[in-house]
Formats: sequence, C-alpha cells, structure tokens
Amino acid sequence: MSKKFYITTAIAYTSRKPHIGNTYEIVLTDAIARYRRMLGDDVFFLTGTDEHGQKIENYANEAGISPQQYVDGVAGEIRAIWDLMNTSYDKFIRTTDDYHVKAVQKIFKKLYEQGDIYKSEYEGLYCTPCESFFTETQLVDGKCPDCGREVTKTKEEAYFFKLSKYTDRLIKYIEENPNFIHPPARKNEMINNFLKPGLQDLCVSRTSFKWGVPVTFDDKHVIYVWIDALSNYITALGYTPDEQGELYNKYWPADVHIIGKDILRFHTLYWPIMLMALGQPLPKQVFGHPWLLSGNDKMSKSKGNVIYADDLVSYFGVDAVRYYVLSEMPYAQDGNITYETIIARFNSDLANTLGNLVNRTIAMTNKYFDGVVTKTGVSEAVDSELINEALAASKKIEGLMEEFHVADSLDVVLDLARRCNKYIDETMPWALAKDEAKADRLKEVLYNLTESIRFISVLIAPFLPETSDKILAQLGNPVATYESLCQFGKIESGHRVNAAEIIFSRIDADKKMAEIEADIDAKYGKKEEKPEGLALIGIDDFSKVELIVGEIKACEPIKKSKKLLKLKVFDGYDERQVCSGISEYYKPEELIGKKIILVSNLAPVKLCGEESCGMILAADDKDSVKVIFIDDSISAGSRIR
RNA sequence: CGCGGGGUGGAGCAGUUGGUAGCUCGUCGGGCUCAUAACCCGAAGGUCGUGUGGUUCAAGUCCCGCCCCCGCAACCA
Repeated sequence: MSKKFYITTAIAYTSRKPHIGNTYEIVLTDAIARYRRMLGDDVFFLTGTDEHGQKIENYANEAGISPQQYVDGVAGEIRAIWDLMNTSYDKFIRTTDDYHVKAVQKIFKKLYEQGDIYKSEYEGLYCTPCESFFTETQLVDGKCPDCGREVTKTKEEAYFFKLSKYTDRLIKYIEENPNFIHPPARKNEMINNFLKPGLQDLCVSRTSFKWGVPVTFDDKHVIYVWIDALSNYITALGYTPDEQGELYNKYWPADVHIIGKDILRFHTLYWPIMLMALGQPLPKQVFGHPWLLSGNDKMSKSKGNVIYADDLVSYFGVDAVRYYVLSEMPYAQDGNITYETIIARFNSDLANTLGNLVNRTIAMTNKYFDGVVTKTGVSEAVDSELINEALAASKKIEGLMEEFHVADSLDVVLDLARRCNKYIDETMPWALAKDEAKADRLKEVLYNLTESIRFISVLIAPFLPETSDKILAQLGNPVATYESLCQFGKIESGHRVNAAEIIFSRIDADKKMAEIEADIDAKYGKKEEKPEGLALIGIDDFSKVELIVGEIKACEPIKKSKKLLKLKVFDGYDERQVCSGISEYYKPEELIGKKIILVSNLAPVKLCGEESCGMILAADDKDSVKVIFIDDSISAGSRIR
C-alpha cells in the first residue's frame, strides 16, 4: 500500500497574467510532486485559481465585460502557463466552480450557526472612488494608496470570525509539531508577532462589492477572501460540512501546502483555525517559499521589470526555465532572475556540464563500438569513486527533498555529471581506443559512463522531465525506475544506444540578449507604459489647493519612523510643523534654509504620533524622491498659482 | 528598546552539535582532444559587517554592544 501524499499550491489570483515569480511556485510544487510519485507515493497535486474580489470586479468593469468573463479569460491564461511549464497537477480548482461555491456557503453557514462567525461592524478608512477599505498603515501620506485621494472613516456591517477562541490550541499545535512551519525560522515570527499578542477577529464578509460567494442567509454580504480561498484545499477533494467524500477521506490532511512567504500567516494561523472550527485535522506542513526577484527588485508592472514564463520558454525552452528557477532559488532567501544569469547558468550547467557529457559519451560509444555498451568487468580503482557517487546520489536527494531543498537536490545531480566528466579525463577513452589490447577496458569505461548517465536521467526526471526523456531516448531507453538505482549495472551488457543529439546547445549571450531585447520591444513597446492619468478637473477644483512658498527653518528625523522627516516650515506668517516621507533621500541639514512649495491648506493629520500641517511638493523620480526647491529670491509666503 | 531574517574571497551561495574556511560562476596559468571554443588540473583572491569585546585549549560557528540591508507590523489578492 503506497503512502498518500497531498500537495497544493496557493491558488493564483485571476487579476492578471502571472509572471515568472508566480510561476516558480507551481514548478517548485510540481518538482516535489513528481519526486514523490517517483518514490512511489500516491500523490494528489492540487492547484487552481482564486477568482473573486473587488479588484477583479473593477478590472472587469474597466474591460467592459462581466467578472465571470474576465476570470474565465485570466484563468485560461494561467492554466495555459501551468501546462506550458509541464506541471503535473491532478486537479485545477477555480473558486467560481459551482461545487466550491456551494461548499463554501455551507462552511460559512456552519461556522455561523455554531457561533464562530458573528455579525458586527467593520470600521475602516474608506476610499469611495476605489470602493476599498484601508488600514492606517496602508495609507500613503494619509491618502488612498491607489488613487491618492482622501479617505473617510466609514463603518460597514460585516461578519467576523472569532479567531481568539482557538489561539491556545493553535500555539500548542505549532509547538508540538516543529515541522509544521517551513522554514522553521518563520515559526517565531508567527508566534511572537501574532499569536502571543492575541489574534484580532477576522473580517470575513463584505457588502461593498458583489463579486464573491454570496452569504446564503444574508444576501447583502459576499464572503470575503479567506473562507472562500483557503477552503479550496478541502472543497477540491469534495469536502462539505455534510459529507466528506472519498477523495477527502483518502487525502486530507494535506501533507504540504506550498505557498509564498507573504501568505504564510494566512496558512499557518487562519487556515488551521478554520479547520479546527470545522473539526477537521490540520495540514501537516506549510512551506513558505521565498520570492523570485527581477534583478534586485520585486517584480511589478509599474517598475516595468516583469518577466513572464511564456516569454522565457520561447527563448530558452521549458526545462531551461524550470532548471533556472529550481536551481537558482536558495532555500529560505529570495532569489534573483535576469536574462543574463539564465544564459550563464544555461551554458555552464545544462550545456557544458550535462549536455556535453551526454553528447560525448554517446558519441564515443557510437564511434568505438557502433553504439553497443558492454560490461567486461575490466575495472580499475577509479571506477569505484564514480560508482559510489552514483549510488549515493539518490539517498542524498531523499534527505534534501524531505526538507524541500530542491536546489541542493539538483546540485547533487549536477555533481554526478561533473564526476562523470572527470572520470572521462581520468580514463582517457580516446587513448584506450588507440590500443587494441585495451578494448575491454574501454568498453567497461563507457559502460560505467552510460550507466551513470542513466542514473542522472532518472534522478533529474522530477525537475526536468523532458530532458530526462530525451537522455533516456538517446541511451536507447534502458530501465528507468527509481528502484533500479539501488544497484549499479542495470543496463544489460550488449544494450545499444541511439545517435547522439545535442540536448542544450550553447547560447551566444550577446546574440541572445539582442534577440530578447528586440522581442520585448516588439511585444511590450519600447516606451515605458504611461500611467493612467487622473480624471480631468476644472480650474475651480485646482484653486481649492493653496500653494505657497515656505522656508525650511528646522528639520529632524522622526525616531519612530524610517521614512519621515519632521520639518519646521515658515509660511510667511507662522512656523508650522510638516512631516514628509523623504528621510531616505535627504539629510536634515541639506534641507534647512531651503525654500519649497507647501500645500498649505491640507487638513492636519498625525503621522507616527507627530502632527503634520500641510505637505511639501516633491517628485517621484524612478526609485527616488526629489523635493521641488524654489529660487531663494522668492519670499516665504508667496502664493503660487 | 515592535517582531523576524541577513551581512563569508569579483558575483551567487554552503558552512549541521565550536576543532585546519568550502561550492558554483568569473579571472589567470597549464593539460587534453571523445565532445557543444566544451572537458580536466592548478593558482590567485576572504583578518567570515564591526568592536584589536566576552566565554574557551580552540569561534564564521556560543554570549554582549554597535553599524548596514531586507521582510513583516493584522484584515495587504
């Protein structure tokens, strides 16, 4: 009876096409799933899309189509990319799937009926045009982070989930199961930051938008993200509070949820509590993987540094992209991606080390023995080093994969390839070939190499499935089961290999970069996308803003804050205090005595405990902020119009 | 004193319970020619952020102070 293994990715939000960072997660999960299948586990691999919410409603409106049409489009795109990446998921759930919606409604109702969900009021800062709530910390200079307009304190009726009730049980679970949170370093973060201070009840419904799962007993409300999205892990298996179904009974609890580190909190706190409330077992492990950064920055459309998986595949091929993300990502730290580093790794690892090894070995076998590999038993001391490394590889990988060290596992395979290359130099087959008397030794050497490459192709299969198949095909399709790796020498003597074909041909970096740049220009346009401007306003609106020249008299950092400087600004009549988020770009002494433009009739707000009356104008220039300084000859207090 | 992570040769990273500082890439020199200007060997290069701090026979590894970077800080899709 094989062991069951239930593994999931986070469901992808269908707001827009996913980039390579999002794609990393499914590839990582796929590698683990394929690996477990190879070990013989009965794997169920779930992925899917999260399709509700305000943002999607907005995007659909902008596009002039229904939300359902919108998510159908994006979900299709996501699935196409998952398929393109050759990922072997068993099920693709969409939160708009009928069975999911029904199950979520039942779950919500059950939690309400048993008193874990209650109705109350949600109070927050609301931006009317954006129809969104924000917390104080999300605001930018006290304004809506999306559109920069004023927010108002608003109350909205909402349902809340009583998290506090289960906190103690959760702390106990986390402490008794040290493997629950991966990487383990994150455990303290969760306990100290959230559990110890006490969890606030979670708002689980909204009335401000419609695109969501309706609450069955209160039709003003739709279920807000948490209960809807997180439930997918069980609804996909057929769970409802009434009946659990065969798949659920077989596969739940999940062996591991693979998610981004940003949503670790939801999966290690809210989700377990939901399950406790439902009386269901908790997942065994949650692995919060690091981010894949574009260069050194988070990928974002506004920065214009987004890299898409399908583009990468068209430049380098599926396995090259899989290889890059799997091997380049450290276990717990963010990794980077640039076209240049992909090319570098492609050349050194895939083309030179692995591809060339396969090529030269098979070429020699064909050249010297017409493709026939023969075990003659004429061995020498060096052979055992190679053989031992081949035999040890699978055990090493088992240990590493247990802890999700995927990059290190791949490195074990590459190490074996390196060892093979070294073996070729040590044994010098071309020299043996010149001596008729050494033919049997030569056969043995090539046999050992061919067999080692067979090990490589089996071990690499979970990570680079296509490459594995290609190598095996060139080897003449020898036995390729995992079990066959416990013994060196499974290729039958007399076996015939096929013709050598290059698997990864070396990339000319300059040429390729030129191609890529041309392609990107053609596809996405040379110019940076011009951001959408705000709506037109009349002179009367503009004249509501009072702009005057101010002189900075004093300036000091605000201790509690990283970004804020506290300025004393003379406005021609009085000195007032203004806080400005520029301390990353200016030192206080550079500002004192300077004249700037002050928005003088801005309503005062408190920032980090300091009052701020007004705002000084500054330009966001790329990643920096530049204050607009004014000619010193203009006196403080002058009006600007 | 909010919480957490990090700071190791030019780059990217390993360094488990303290015992000669490793790996991949890059650079330089050499070798080889089966192979994709590939492969193999060797060398240079680090006082392991800092305090001429503490513990110890011995610290990158434990303790303390300081500096710098990065996440998170609660309803962020």
